[in-house]
Amino acid sequence: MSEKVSSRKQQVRAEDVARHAGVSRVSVSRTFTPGASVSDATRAKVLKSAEILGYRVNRLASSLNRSESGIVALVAAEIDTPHRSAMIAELSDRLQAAGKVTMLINTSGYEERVKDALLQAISFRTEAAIILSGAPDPSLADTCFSNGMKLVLINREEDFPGSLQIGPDNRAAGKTALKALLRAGCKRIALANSANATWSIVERQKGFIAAAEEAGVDVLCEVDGFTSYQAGLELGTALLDREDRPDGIFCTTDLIACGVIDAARQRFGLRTPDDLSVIGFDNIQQAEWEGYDLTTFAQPTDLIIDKCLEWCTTEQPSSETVKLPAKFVWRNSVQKARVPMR
Amino acid sequence: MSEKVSSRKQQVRAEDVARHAGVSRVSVSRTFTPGASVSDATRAKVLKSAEILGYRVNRLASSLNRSESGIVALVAAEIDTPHRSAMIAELSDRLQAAGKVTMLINTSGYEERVKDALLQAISFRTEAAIILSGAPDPSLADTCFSNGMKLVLINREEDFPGSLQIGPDNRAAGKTALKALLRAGCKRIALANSANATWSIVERQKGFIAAAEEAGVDVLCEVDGFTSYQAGLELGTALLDREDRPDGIFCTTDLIACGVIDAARQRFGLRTPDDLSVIGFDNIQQAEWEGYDLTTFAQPTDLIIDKCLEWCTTEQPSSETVKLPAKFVWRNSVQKARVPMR
DNA sequence: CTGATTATTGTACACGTTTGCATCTGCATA
DNA sequence: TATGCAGATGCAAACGTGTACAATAATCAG
Repeated sequence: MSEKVSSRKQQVRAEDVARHAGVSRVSVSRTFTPGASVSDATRAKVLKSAEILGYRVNRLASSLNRSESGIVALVAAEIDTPHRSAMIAELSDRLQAAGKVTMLINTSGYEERVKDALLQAISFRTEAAIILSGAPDPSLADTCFSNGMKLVLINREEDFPGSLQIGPDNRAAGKTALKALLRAGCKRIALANSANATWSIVERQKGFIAAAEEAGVDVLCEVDGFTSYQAGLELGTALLDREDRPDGIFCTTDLIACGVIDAARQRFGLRTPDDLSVIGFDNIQQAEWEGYDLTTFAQPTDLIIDKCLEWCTTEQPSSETVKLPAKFVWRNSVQKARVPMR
Repeated sequence: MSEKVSSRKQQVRAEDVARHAGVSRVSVSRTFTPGASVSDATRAKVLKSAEILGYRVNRLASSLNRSESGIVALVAAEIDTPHRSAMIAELSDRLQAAGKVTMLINTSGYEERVKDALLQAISFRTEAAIILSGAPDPSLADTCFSNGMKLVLINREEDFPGSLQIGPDNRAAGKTALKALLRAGCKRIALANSANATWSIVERQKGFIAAAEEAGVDVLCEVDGFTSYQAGLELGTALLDREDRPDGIFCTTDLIACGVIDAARQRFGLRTPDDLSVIGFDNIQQAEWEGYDLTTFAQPTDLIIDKCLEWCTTEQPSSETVKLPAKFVWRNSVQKARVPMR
């Protein structure tokens, strides 16, 4: 018998429900369209039949003629990094709460991938693309715009008209870090940073150094490796191995800070904050762990996301650059103030 | 003048490209359809015009009549957890490499959310849903199937015909853990587990206990809190505070293990592996950190994903349950063997 | 009971693609 | 030259929705 089963007839369509409920197809559509006019009787019939048949509105088709896909692209590399994963968790949660659907695009690996990511986003008529790492080619950004897509760059500052650029005030945080170390009475101050740092991270370093120059203190800069725990281990080892061993280190990232603290403890037998003061950035989960108890800066994640969502849901948003203050989180990796304030 | 700007005319359509290139609309479609018949001349014209106009095939529309969306849903809670985020990173990467697009659905929070997640996945005619946490209502699973969707449950064992259930062999790992502690010469063996553990985690505990009974040794079970670092801290504190302080602890999760190790070090001045042997599970990044150097089990992530992708891309896959061996990763949180093997 | 008003339903088209079929062109073969 | 054939192109019909507009049924004031 039916030897040629059409492989298409898989899905449950509105028409199937209509037939089953004995109503018109549009009544089905109206039942699932908020604010449409259907009598309670037919709505009830439709809902019942839909339940039985397992019908769900096909949002691909629906998006097609309403030209609103409801999809937002999240473009990120190194998703398994503590700070990044926390950001993605928050973002996806909030997007969902706002009725949006998140499409995750992993751009780890070759750099070309952020381009492919955006092309993919365009193909799916994503309403917006939130870029957590890497920056797109300007011409590609134009293609995004010409397809009615919004662009958000987090922690990245390029000259992108038409996009929202948002992130913490890294420079200010760098300054605060220096002041905190001075106030803790540190005499030999150092900075540990990755040699492959992003723009955002370099800003922290610049803020720190600028504040040091302003205060007239020398700062020892150790810059090497990637932005990782392992790099922190190496950076810490290099710093602590010196003749003039530093007693206060600002690490541009919590991961680096954890590495530095472990280097101090495991390789030199030094403890924070007694022998060494350490400050990080990001406030990752591990910063709270009892083995680190790291004084650090919390990214203003909530505020960033608030702004992000608000911007994405306005009709014709204008280009904007927003810097939000990072919150200084006092824990116990910095010596208690030995120098009075002011 | 044009006071009623149609807010729809945003996108660049195939027709625009066709007009610009002076060819038929279908030629545009064929240019972007692999294996379609177009002359090199027209293809070139089309590609050029598409480039200029910034045209990208609308995959929503394309999915509509090919009934292949290319989208795969990733359903997960607690995305910012080390193991989970690593899994998501790998999965999204591999899916992308396989030409699929990943839709991330965060189900943290109320339990009802996994239901909503699947409904959303159905709405977008997702080709498959990979569920990393929580299990769907069986009737809902049927709705998935009736819409031609595939279901994969990772680390979850329910009776779900029509789905792929895959994960590590947790029981076997539990047994291995016990043997390792015995071989290390531990005399008072304990187990630390969350009170809100998932099925998969409970299996590890069962395997451990079963092996202990078989070997005729007592094991002290401390079960409390959530599956987190903080719980580990509490569990470790409770265990090490006892009169008969254990000298070997199997933690059902690396996060718990890190908490236990920190409790030992920070609160009791005990060190691994000298004073205490600890084994974890998951092989998260922090397990490798020098402050923990944790002996643990690596989830067979690659194999799981291999199987996952293979299963999802076969035409009519049959229900299947797959257990893959977890790899024992020797580091330095367990005393070197004092008892000869065998 | 009639006419006006409103609530509901049906018709037809649009959204942007892909694809089966038919047409057309050019070219080699008989 | 007529025939066959392969490749390129156009036409039209789908895919599953939402919605403007017309048509119908129900309600209500007089």
